[in-house]
Amino acid sequence: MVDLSELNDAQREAVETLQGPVLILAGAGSGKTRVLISRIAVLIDRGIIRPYQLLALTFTNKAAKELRERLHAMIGPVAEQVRAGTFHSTFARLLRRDIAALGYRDNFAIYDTDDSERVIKRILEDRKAPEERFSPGRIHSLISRAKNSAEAPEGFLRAMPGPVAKVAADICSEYQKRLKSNNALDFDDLLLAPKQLFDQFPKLLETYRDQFPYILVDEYQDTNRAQYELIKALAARDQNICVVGDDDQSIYGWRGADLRNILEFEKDFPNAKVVRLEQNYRSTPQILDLAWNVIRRNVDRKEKKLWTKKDDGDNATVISAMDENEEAWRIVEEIDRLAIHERRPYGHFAVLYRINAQSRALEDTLRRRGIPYELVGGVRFYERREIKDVLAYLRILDNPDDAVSLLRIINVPKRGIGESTVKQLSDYAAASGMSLREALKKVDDIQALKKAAKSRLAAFNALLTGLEEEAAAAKPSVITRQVIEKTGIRAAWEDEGSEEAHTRIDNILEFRFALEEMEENNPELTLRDFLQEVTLMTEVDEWQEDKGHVTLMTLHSAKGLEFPVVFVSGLEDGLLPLAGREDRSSDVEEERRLFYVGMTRAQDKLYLSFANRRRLFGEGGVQAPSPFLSDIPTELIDGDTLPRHSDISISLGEHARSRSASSGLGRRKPAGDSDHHYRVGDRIRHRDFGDGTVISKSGGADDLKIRVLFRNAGTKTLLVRVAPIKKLKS
DNA sequence: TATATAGTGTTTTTT
DNA sequence: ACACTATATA
Repeated sequence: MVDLSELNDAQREAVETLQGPVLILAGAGSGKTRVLISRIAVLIDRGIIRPYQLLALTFTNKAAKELRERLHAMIGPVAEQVRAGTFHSTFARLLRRDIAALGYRDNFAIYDTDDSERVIKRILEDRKAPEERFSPGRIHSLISRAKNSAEAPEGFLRAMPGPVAKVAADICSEYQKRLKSNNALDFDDLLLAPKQLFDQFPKLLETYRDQFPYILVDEYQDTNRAQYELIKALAARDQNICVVGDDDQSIYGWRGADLRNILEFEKDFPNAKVVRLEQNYRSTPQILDLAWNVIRRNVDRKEKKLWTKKDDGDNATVISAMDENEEAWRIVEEIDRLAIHERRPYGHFAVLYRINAQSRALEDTLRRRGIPYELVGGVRFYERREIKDVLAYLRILDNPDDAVSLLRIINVPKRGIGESTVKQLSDYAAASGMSLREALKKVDDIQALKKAAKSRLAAFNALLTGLEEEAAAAKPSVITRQVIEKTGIRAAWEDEGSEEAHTRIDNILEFRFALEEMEENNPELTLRDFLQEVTLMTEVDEWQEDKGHVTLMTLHSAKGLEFPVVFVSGLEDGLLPLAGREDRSSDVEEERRLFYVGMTRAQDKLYLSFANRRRLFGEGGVQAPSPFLSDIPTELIDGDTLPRHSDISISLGEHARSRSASSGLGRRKPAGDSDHHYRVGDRIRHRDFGDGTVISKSGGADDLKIRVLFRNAGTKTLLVRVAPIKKLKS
């Protein structure tokens, strides 16, 4: 029997509702994971399902691992049979079996964001996109967004405003074509391809419905449309689907997470049982009260209010600093004070911020004080250049059609194969309809190549062929060793000899050791499995709780974690909420949720800090405190007084407003430029019309109009106050 | 083809 | 401020 006596009523209801669709609205700190594992345990214990019939989908490997481990602790080794995994790894595995029907081979490569952007970059180059240069990253994120929308991507993009979307629409079918000829899928395809399979082959869908009659989804508020469609397809027949989420913690909207999925779950599954978990086991009543006073301002949310049996704690403390250095100093001072007076280990503290750039002042201050800290985030291990180089060799061995990987390492380490040589090779490949790898085997036939180029390519070909032979028989770790040594990658870094080069060699070796360790745990590990795992892996596993160091991280990374003492820093208008750039709308409700997520990480003590002036992106802007702060009743906070908004405008005056309009921070809707200093002859840029020159002025003050001659859009009259324009430096 | 310089674009990032 | 990348130059 599974022991449910420690659960509260709502939790027990969530656990005991075993049939039909269930939506568990699990507030922050409400014991969500405990409910999940209890539910699985009951399902198995009562013989309703076999462990392997349950599919549990999470967003991170860490979450899947935690689920499996805690389940193991509760019900023993059968827990290992439960299919718990991330969306991407679960469906990647499915595709390895069944993707042939879509015209891919089972050795398909999985492209990460960087690989995808390389493909797009090449497309742009091939099209010789004229004057306007669009960043591959921008286009990729649009294409990704379109794919996640589960609509026809091209139509989706055509319907979007703005010139970048048009280009993205033009490019996306070519992008898809190239992925296919590389036998590669991007992250989004890992979700879309299964959906296509299910749509085209209903029998296959039935097989999977038989295999997984029970489905469970964690962090449901973060699912995008494509994920939602997949879940729906799988669950439609048996309706045994349990989703857990918190609409108040949805902070990935900018990546396509669709709040509708949770807000309209009851519409999609009409018989759904909704359970609210509102008892919080993490924070003091003061912290919950504060957080509630902020989040309740959101309109798009399901009504709920967290409560706790915990004893009263302290009010939150506001820290108002002159600039980011003073802010950091005051935070660190407070950490030190609590560490001494309350004997708190440094592991109790987390400092959270909106953007990674904010970490610098904090790091400097902590380092000067000699306080151990760990920075979470930044460049991921497997995305480092030297690691990706090694990976590219390994990938080309597993999937010879992977042109992105081949092009990446064709001259790494430097072997004298330059741009023009590569061009001739790829032209030949394109003309004769073969892959780059095949063309490389036929260098002798390529007339255009010079003798020297030919022999270098031939040498590279021989290198690859040697590795391929090795790869056919050897273990992944042995192949990797060969790659590191035989290609000269290691030797090249050693020749460079700099400190940085040493770090890179260390990373490469660490990479190899990690692989060897994986092999020890799983002697059957294939190169393909390894590559897949590495591509779909995150670094979160490496972050260790309570290791006696202060943790620094973004608000996004903090989701799902908890700390006794939390500092939410940088509470300034334009930073939190972060003002989007003029072409991208920022969603204030999502920013508010982000703040909410930050506050609800705190168990005992919460600090809210802001700087009146902050140097960011080279410019020092004067900022007003975050409007979110004025949502908080003053009786709930101690510490520095909060300037009222009227005080701010008096004390900072015009200066503040014009600064915030022209610096990156504080630029807010309406998109109009409040810096009205336009003169005839000034060059400006308009969001839709492009660049132009001011040819006359009329009206004044708030009514100022300018006539602008655009390079490509003729002459327009614009109301400066509202027009989406900005002044270009002359 | 490799290196110096100018130019640029800067959110968040589970996969 | 700073890091990354496209362009010019040897």
